[in-house]
Amino acid sequence: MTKPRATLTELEGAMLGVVRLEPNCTAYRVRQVFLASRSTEWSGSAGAVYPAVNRLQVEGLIGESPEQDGRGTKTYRLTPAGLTAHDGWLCDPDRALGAGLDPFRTRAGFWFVLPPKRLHTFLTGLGKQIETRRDELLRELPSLDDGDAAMATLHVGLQDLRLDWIAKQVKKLAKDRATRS
Amino acid sequence: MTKPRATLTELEGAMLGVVRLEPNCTAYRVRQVFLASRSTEWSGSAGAVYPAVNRLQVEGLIGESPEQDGRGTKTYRLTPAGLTAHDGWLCDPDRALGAGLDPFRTRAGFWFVLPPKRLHTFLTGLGKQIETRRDELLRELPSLDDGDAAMATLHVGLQDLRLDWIAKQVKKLAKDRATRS
DNA sequence: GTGCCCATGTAATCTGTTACATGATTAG
DNA sequence: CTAATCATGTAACAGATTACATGGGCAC
Repeated sequence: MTKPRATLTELEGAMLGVVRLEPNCTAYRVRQVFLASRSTEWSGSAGAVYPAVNRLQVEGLIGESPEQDGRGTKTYRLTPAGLTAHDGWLCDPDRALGAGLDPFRTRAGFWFVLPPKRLHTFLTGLGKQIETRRDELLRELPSLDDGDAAMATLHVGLQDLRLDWIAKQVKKLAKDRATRS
Repeated sequence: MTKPRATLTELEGAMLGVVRLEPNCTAYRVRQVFLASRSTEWSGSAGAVYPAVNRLQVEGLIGESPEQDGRGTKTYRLTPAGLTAHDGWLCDPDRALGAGLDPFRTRAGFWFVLPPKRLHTFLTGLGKQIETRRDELLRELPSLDDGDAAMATLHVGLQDLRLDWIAKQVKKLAKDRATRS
């Protein structure tokens, strides 16, 4: 147990959350959760998870539960320090307020460099795909539990936001074309 | 000029976009744009930008413009290959569709582990801060040009989405408290 | 001439990715 | 027995961060 860091990374915070929700779970189990998560924020790669678990243990935020089965399987739970750290991560307004990284938003700042016709075609096609995804999400929403449902709701909202934005841009493109002629 | 890669990173795409919008700009200028951007997606750190510029040049996506001033200042513009690559990056539906990394959304999946009272306090406080930011953004929106305005609009929409979500959660928390008593 | 901005870069470090390697347990 | 899944890890590599180092030009 070395000195605790000031802040957890997003991955570490999420990992602590998984262990918190499912005490005595293995590192492997944490991986599965990320692997299965439809939001592809992290790949849950072994090369990220195992080193992170070791970091968190060295820093005293998680601890090994007494061994259950005969083989080397290690299961973890949050230590009191880990609980405090995770609460801090959850309730850090500066982090929570951040806009994050949105590939749609990033591109939106540059799309207008494209020729209007091409942009129109692309955006309408993209809109169709977004609708499809949105409906998929909406369909699986009822089967999700608290946490996943909360995230999925925000996910759907994001897709709606993008759809609205696209509709507005497409309308503007149409108007510009009318004006030009 | 080595063989071109299949895909550009988000940072590289954004950098190509900056150079595309402002031909014959310096690497330093690209840094300033990221440094000044209110969305803190990238820090525009020297250790990221200069190596990326070199990568893009080696791969033939940007080229040095003939030197203008006497000193070593290098300015860049997109090559035809760079233009094609950037168009591909802009119009890649798989990338554009991604949910990205949203610290709010990540936390939303875990917030419900907190005691209801603490969660209520935190969410209402967070809501206030989001409103403040939203209004700031809204105020500077009219002064922005095309690309920045497009991004800022999405930014505002994201804050609105979060506010709605928070309002819904807070209402549910109040109802739960009423039910429990 | 002093301090500030323009401009370019490197080094150490951190964290993530893919791909590989290994072995135990269980279901058919 | 054998294939899949559980389980743990490492190695090579990629990309970003901070901090440092350097130097030219310009305003006061």
